[in-house]
Amino acid sequence: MVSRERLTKGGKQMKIDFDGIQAFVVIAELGGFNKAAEQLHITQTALTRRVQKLESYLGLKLLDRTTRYVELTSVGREFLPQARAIVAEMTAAVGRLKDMSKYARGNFTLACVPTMAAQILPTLMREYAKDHPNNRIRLLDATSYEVRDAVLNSQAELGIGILGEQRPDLTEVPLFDDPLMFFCRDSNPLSEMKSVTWSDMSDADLIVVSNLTATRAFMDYQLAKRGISLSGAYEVQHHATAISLVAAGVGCAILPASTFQEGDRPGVRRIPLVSPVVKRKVILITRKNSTLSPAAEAFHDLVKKTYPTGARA
Amino acid sequence: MVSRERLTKGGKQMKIDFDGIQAFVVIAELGGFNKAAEQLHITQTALTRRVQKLESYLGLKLLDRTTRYVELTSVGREFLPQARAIVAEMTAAVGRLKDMSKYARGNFTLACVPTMAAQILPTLMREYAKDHPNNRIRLLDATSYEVRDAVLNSQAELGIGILGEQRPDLTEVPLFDDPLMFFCRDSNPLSEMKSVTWSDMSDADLIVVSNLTATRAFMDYQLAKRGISLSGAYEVQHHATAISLVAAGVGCAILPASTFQEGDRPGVRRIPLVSPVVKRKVILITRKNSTLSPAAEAFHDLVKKTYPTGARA
DNA sequence: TGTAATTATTGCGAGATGCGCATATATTGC
DNA sequence: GCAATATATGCGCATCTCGCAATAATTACA
Repeated sequence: MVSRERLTKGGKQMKIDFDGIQAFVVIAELGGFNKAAEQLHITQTALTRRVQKLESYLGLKLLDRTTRYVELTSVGREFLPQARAIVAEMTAAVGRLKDMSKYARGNFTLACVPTMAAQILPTLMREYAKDHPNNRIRLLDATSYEVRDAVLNSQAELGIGILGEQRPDLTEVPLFDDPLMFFCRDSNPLSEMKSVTWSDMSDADLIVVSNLTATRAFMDYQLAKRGISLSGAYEVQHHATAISLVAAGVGCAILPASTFQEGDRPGVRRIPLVSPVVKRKVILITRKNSTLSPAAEAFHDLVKKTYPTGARA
Repeated sequence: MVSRERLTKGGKQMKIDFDGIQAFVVIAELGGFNKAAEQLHITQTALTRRVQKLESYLGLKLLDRTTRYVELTSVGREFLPQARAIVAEMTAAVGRLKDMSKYARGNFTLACVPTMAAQILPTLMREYAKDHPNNRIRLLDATSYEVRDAVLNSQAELGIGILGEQRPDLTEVPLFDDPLMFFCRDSNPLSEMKSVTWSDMSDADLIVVSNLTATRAFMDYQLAKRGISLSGAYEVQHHATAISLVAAGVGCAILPASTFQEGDRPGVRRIPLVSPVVKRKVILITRKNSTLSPAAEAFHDLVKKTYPTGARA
C-alpha cells in the first residue's frame, strides 16, 4: 500500500502539485520562464505562480532567479532528475491511455474455440489489422466451456464460442448458424447427392469428433431428441484430423460446415445433412457489467458487422 | 526535452490530473470508494468526481462500478501498475523534499583548506552530526583558490578558506584571525620567550610552507610591506610536515596558530610572533544569489554560531 | 551615464475548479 | 418487498488559477 500523507502548509491542506513539478522541469530545461511558459501554453505570470506555489508547498527554493536569469538551487539540481522522470513517466502513461481511447490502440485477449480460430479468425484479424496495425490480439484457443470461463473471469475480454447453457453474467450475441454436414470423398456413393439424411449413413465408416467437445455433445443431444444414435463411429479429437481421415479414404465424417471451405481439399465433398438439420450457433461472448477496452470494442464491432445476426456460414 | 501536450476535452483545456490517478490507485488497492475516501481524507463524493474527471479526461473507463462493488476494467488493470509506480515515485520524491525542508535533511558539499579541515572541522562535524545524524558532508579539501572556485561554480555550497582578494559573487564572513606563530622545540633558546619578533629568528634553520600556498603568499606579502624577507628557509608542502620537522629538531617553523593545539606534540612550543603580528583571516564562503540547501544552511549557522565574528583562534 | 530591452514579480478581477452536504439511485441480503 | 450498503448527482460556497496590466530589477548598448 502506498503511503499517503496529507501535507499542510500554514494550516491549509495542499494537494501534491504535478503542474508545479512540470513547470520546474520545463523551466530548468529551457532556462527561463518565458520560453517555458510558451511551451506550456500559459502566460509567464501563471508560471511564476506555479513555481511559487510549489516552493511554498515544499518549503524549499528550487530555482534562484534574478530578473535576468534562472539557475537551479542545490536542492533543485538534486531534484531535477527525479522530477524529470516523474514528468516523463506521467506524460508517457497518460499519452498511451489517450492513444488507447482516441485510436482504439492497445492489446486484448480473445478466447476462441479452435474451429473458429481456424476458419473465421484469419479473415477477421486481417481486416482488424487494416485499421489497427499495432494492436496485438492474444489468442486463447480453448474449448467452448473454457472460452466462457475465460471471459467470465476476465482472462479474455471477448470470446467466440458455441451457444450452450446461458450464464447470467455473460452477454452472447449469435453470429451465424453452423449446421453439421456430411463429408466424404467424391468416390463415395453419397457424394453426388444434394443432401444426405442421417439414416443414409452407415455407422461403420463414420468419423465424429470426441464426445468431450461441445460440438459432439450438442450433436448427441439434438439427435437423441429425435431418437437417432451413432454407435459404431470412429472418434477423433480434432476436426482437422477428421478431415484428413476423410481425405485419406478412411471413411466419412460429420462436422460443422464451417470446418471446411469448399475446395480446401481436392476430392473431399461437403454435403448438407438433413432430417433433421442439426446446427450449432456460433456466438460472440462478452461479460456483462464489464467495459471493453477500445481495442476489444473495435474488434467486437467488426465481428458484429461482419456477421449480422442470423446469417449462415 | 520532455514532450508536452496540451490535451483538450470538449474544448476545455484540462491539466494532467495527479489527484485522479492517485484516487484510482487507492480505490483499486482498497477495493471501494468509501474506504479510499477515508484514507485520502476527502468525502466519497469528492472521490467520485475525481474519478469521473480522470475518466472523462482520458476518454476511458478505468473502473467498472455498480453501487455494490468496484472492479477494474481491462484498461484499468493494464494501467494500475504504471499508476502505482507514478504515485509511489511522486509521493516518495515529495516526501524527501519535505524532509529536507522540515528537518534540514540532506547532503551537501563543503570545500575547505586542509589546515582547517584538520583543525576545526572535526569538532564542527561532530557537533553537526548531533542534530543531523543522517546528513553526509562531502568534503572537498583544496587550496584556498580552489575552494573559492568550487563555491563559485557550485561544486560546493560552502567553503572555508583564507581571506584573499574579494570576488564579487562570493559572500565571505570572517570567522577568526589566525596569526602566524613561531614553533620550536623547548630546547631552543627562544622557547621561553613570551613572544618572538621576526628579527629574533635566524633564516638558517627556519621552516616555512611552500610559496604555492595561500598562507605563504600572504605571509610574504605582509612581510614585504615591512621590508622583511626570508631567504634561507626550508620549504615544505604541508603544515603537518613542518610540525614534524620541528619535533624532530630540524629547525623552527612559522605556521598559522591554528595548525597546532597546545599539547599536540610533546616538546614543541608555540610562541606568538610579533613586530609585526601577521595574521590571516579564516572565512566562511558562500555564493551570492544562491540559496543554500537546508542541510548546508544548518551547517552554515552552526559555524557562525561557533565562531562569532572577530574571535581569535 | 542614461535609456531601451529583457525578465521576473505583484495587484486585481473574472471564471473555473473542487469540495462537502444533502439527497437520489442502485444492488444485495434477509 | 424492505433494510442496508455503496456509488452518483444537485447545489452552493470557498478557493484556486489564470490572464491582463503595471511594477521592479538587471543587462546591454549608445
